Amino acid sequence: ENIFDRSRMAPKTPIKNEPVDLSKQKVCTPERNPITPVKHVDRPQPDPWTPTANLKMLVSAASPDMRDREKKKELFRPIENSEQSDTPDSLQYDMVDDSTVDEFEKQRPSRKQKSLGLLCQKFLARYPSYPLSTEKTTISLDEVASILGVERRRIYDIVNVLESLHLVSRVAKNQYCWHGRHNLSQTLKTLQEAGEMQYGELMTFFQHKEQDLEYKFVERKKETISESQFRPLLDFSEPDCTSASANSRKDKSLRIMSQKFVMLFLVSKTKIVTLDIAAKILIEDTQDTVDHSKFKTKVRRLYDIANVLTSLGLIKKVHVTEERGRKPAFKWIGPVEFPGKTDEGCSPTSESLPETQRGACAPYQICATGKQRFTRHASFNGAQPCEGTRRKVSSEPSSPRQERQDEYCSKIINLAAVCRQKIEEDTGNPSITSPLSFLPVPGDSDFCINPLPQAVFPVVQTDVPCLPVPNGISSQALHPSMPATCKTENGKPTLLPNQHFLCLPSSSLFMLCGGLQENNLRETLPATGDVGTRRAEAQAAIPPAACQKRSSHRCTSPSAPTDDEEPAAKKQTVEQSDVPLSLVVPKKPFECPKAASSPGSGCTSAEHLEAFHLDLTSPAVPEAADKESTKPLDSQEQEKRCQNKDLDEPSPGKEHISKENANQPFLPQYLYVRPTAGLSSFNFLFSANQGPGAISLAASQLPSLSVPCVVVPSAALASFPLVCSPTITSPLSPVPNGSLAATSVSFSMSGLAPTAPVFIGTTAVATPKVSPAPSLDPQQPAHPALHLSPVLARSCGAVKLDSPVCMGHPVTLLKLQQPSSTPLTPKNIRPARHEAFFKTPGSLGDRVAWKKNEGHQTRSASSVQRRLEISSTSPD
DNA sequence: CGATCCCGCCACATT
DNA sequence: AATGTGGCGGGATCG
Repeated sequence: ENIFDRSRMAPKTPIKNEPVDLSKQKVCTPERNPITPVKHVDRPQPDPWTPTANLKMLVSAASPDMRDREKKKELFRPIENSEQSDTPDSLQYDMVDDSTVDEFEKQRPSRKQKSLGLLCQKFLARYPSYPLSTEKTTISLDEVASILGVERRRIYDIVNVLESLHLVSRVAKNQYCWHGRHNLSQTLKTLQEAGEMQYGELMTFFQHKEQDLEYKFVERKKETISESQFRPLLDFSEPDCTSASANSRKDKSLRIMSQKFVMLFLVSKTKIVTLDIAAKILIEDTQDTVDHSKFKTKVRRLYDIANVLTSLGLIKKVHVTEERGRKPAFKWIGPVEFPGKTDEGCSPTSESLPETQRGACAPYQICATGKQRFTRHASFNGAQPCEGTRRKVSSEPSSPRQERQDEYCSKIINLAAVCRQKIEEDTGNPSITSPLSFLPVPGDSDFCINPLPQAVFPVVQTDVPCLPVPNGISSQALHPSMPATCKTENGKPTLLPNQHFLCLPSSSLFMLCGGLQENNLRETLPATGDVGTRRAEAQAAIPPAACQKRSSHRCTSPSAPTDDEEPAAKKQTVEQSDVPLSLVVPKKPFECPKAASSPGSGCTSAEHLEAFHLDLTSPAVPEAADKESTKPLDSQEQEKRCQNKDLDEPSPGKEHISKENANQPFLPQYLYVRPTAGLSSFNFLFSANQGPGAISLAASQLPSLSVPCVVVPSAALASFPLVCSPTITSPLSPVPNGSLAATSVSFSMSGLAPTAPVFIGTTAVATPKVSPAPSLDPQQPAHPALHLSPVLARSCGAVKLDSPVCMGHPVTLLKLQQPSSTPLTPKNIRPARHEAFFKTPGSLGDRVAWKKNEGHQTRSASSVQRRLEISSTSPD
């Protein structure tokens, strides 16, 4: 229809035959616009019509089959093909005339002829892959649509994908600027980096083991989700400063999806990504059930994207045979290694872009129109200096970021769902599936998400330097000085109440912070109880109250708003809420690390924890939830948990785990300093949040722990994952072994046993089986998974891959042999802002148990929380 | 019959 | 209100 229209529009050549085929279309197109050299003029068309083009045309005309073949071929040789399509010149006329003859084409342009991939080729053919800097090419959607004989809608599909790779940028309404591939490598690099952070582990796992996919998937998904949140930031920001401008509305899923999809490839070792996996990873559905339709839709979109990417010569279709059968997949055939340019960020890009673009279209430059965007970018990005906003374009798209946030939330939820599904599917075990459980909530517990410590996730290895830390990190943390400050303050002051953690882009420093959020607290509530429980568990139960009190006293400072005293109650509540421990506590093993660990003070450990909590906790702690109010809840929860624990204890399996995860309020914060320059040989881990006092305490109790800063030889680290928790906690339930001793031991272990992963846990460090079995390789397929104790697990979560060091809070590591355990990977780096989002209680909790037990409540709460806070401001 | 994915409705965003 | 964008999924076509 379009074609006809066009012909009408540009009746130069009465096309008797409709331009049915692509080839024809091409031909026709030229005809119409033949005279209009506008495009040509503007666009430098690098490739002149190829001599073979005519031939091809003829061939195609000859038979549909041939055409198809040609088309297919074209896909692989986009450039050449494109040229054909592009060339609208007189030659084509001739061709057309000739071709006109082909009626068959008209008769029915096969579907293939209309395929997006082909269309994309045509589109690409119109523009030079590497336009001269001097020339700027502006793309008019309407024009292109008419030329190509398609609806504008289709052009959007193409342009959106191209935009995600920065091959084009939107300049104004209906206007895009063609950049070509000059920046492609940078973009890819950026995506790769972002992808590693987000999906690194997942992909790694996948590749390592296909067998375990299920679990892996789950984990990955989780991670993905968590990171997905970030992504947008990354993505948009990354691309260019401007990119931000683009998103609005629903975040433009196609663009984001495209980037994510590409990331998967870049992160994948095999460079092959199956559609279903990609879809699952990319789906962000809240509902588990929904999946089917959603999945279907996602796949459709992926096909759209894949078609464009195929036309770009970045991927090609392949099939992978798995146990389940043959699955469609795509293999990355684009560049794998990227030059270092990327670092530059916007500026480089702009540079790379020829002046031409700058003037008019450089996407990068554009960023500015919306302040919001700009801000956001900055904040999100971590500061990339965009040059700027050189110019606004009239219709430059602006978009509210909020949406994104929502999106993130939804994404998270979706991921959870996905994970759930996946798990269910794979495992067949529904229990685990609870969406919440999977959710990696950014907020509180999220990263730790231990969601399924029990079951599901295998160890996650993260390349990402940043571990997901529980909240609490403040932007300040960024600076090296931070640690000191934190310590000094010991309290919350430094930490932002809301912020969970902050991730710094800087290559050299990474801060991991865990903060408690007020919201979570509630969910976590049980924490108080838990805490108490723990202790109790540890030995007899100590009245929680007592413990709390103590903690409160000591920690008083932490609770900013409250006085030390007054708050006793509040504090407690807060603490409770904050303390993730509570959750953890449930488990017996858990028990009191302190007692064990710190002989002197049973409470000490507790104190430490509290301190953290306090620190983390923001003043904001819900007063409403006084002990009383809270307690009831807590008590209930506690009870549940206790029960669960009890129940669970016996069976380390998934079940027990679920609960614990939920929240961990207190999270130790760490500062990781990469061994960049002079420090190449060492890795430093600093606990940022601990207050001096805390530290001192720790020290007194545990020498090893006391050390605020850990220096690990990078080489050593490389071999094992290192997990450190600031506070020392009791050993996890799972590993009853010398908990206290274990911690210290484990620490030392690192040095001693090269192979064994070392964990230092704030809470008790359990080196469950693991320590004993050094052989594990975290990364290996075998997955020496680290399991976090359910309790701790949530709190910590770090696992690492690339980065030599992983920070974990109170994590217990278990080796996994069982798929059940879930690795927590806190890699995400999220902007402080997001905190609110993350605070989903649901996330905290147990994924597994969740559904069954409290799912409803929790969920509702979580949802609420999610929306609670979205801070508009950017930290930066 | 599953894999692909075209097509275009329609909601939301921007003018 | 008009127009630009683009999510989305029905259902056709391919293999």
